[in-house]
Amino acid sequence: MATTSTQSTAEILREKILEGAFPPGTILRQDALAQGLGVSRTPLRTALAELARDGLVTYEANRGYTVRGFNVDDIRAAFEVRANLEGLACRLAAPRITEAQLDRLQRCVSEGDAILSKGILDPEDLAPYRRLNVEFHETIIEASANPWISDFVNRTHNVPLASDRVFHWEDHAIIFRSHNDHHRILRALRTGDAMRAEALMWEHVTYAGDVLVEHVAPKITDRQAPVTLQSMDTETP
Amino acid sequence: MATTSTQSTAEILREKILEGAFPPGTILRQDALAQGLGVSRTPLRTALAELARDGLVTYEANRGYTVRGFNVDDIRAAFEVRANLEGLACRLAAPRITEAQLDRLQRCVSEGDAILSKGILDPEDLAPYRRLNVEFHETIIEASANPWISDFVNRTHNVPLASDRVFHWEDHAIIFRSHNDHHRILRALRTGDAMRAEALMWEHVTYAGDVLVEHVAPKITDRQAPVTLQSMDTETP
DNA sequence: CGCCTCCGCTTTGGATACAATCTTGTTCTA
DNA sequence: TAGAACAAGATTGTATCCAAAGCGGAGGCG
Repeated sequence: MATTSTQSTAEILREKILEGAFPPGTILRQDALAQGLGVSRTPLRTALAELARDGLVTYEANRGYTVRGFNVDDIRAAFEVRANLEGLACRLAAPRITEAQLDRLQRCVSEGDAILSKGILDPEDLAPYRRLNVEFHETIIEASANPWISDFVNRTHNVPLASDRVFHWEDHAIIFRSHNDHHRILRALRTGDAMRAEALMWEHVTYAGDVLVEHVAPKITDRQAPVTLQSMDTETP
Repeated sequence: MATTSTQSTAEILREKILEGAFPPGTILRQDALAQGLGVSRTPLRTALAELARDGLVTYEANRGYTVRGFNVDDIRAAFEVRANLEGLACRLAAPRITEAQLDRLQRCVSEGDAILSKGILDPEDLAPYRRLNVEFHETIIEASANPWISDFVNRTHNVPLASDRVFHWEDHAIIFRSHNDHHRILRALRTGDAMRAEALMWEHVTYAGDVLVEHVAPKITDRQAPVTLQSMDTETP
């Protein structure tokens, strides 16, 4: 593999933090962490600097890195921005989207239809549907031909519990409605109706944020107390 | 000072790249660079990792960091996003902006009036006016109470020749019109007219992007050829 | 009794040394 | 002569070592 030790530790740490393995406020002891990850402190430190730039950890000179805590308002704010950015992506994409990209969107929508047609949402169908969902959104952003949108929306996923990694929609009705949004967005893009595509996408993302905040709120409020911990359950493979 | 060597080299490098000291495509030889900056390779490397995360340099494993080139489309795209984000900031700020923040905006506008009332733009007034301009925009973003907007707009400044550091408006008419936008935006915010504030800000930023692209376009097109260079004119203070 | 200082320990930051990878120029072969 | 293989040098990536800055507790002083 052409990947360096720094990159892999950054990725592992990012995953761990995003899935909530470290309580917010945890101060990351470099020696222990490095040992746990099986690397030296040097690559760990540059990885941490990167995560700090992404806002996942905070840094204080000579005092190290601590896991950042997010509250509900941060998540709400993230979706506020995301709704606007993805709406903008739709507006920009509408006049310039290619046939190939439309085909890809169509495929996402059709395969989603197939999954949802069962009437219930099989737990094992969740991962595939999630993938389709991600591809749908990413394709539109790609079609907008604005690399900044892509970058910023991705950063917006750098929030524990709020990324696409976790899917909080057990409710079939909600997911069905959301999928229906995709149908309409695709049609608007196909007909070049930029404004309609933007409005649909804005509501689509805004509502997803509402649902997520509702689901996630009770889990967060009590995790704000700063905790000091440096242990890790690393199963080195 | 409580700043570490890594932070200062990151800042210095960021400045140098933003002001165009390194032609795009320049391969940043770590040993030479570190020596030029008077630090070892360790802090330099973490600084570079940070800049890579900001998109100022690109990284390839085992092949080092190279200065990224931006073309006119990248700049245009940045302003597209910025116009929307700052517009959003206005929309969010309108209903919740505080009296203190309105006062700050008023002060920016009034002091700007004083500077521009001369009828011509003194070169030595340019820096102060630039500062007022930055404060005006930052205050509104702060008033939006959405930290993501602040972060993303700042990232949007990470483009050589396109940040607020350089002011390309020699034209008094343009700067005067832009300042007049500030007047109107402030009034809209004061009266809680979110939509109007958003529309004004959108046009304000979009036009600034147009002007900048026009000024900067000829300087960029010919700098795209990848150059290999590692020398630095460092005057260590 | 409370606060302040000092000293040792812990932890982080930076420099150097070493390993791994890439680059380049040369030589050998088809 | 073109191209591939190889080897030496250069360059990056990682580990280790040392310095400097925080932290905490013991002891002294008001």
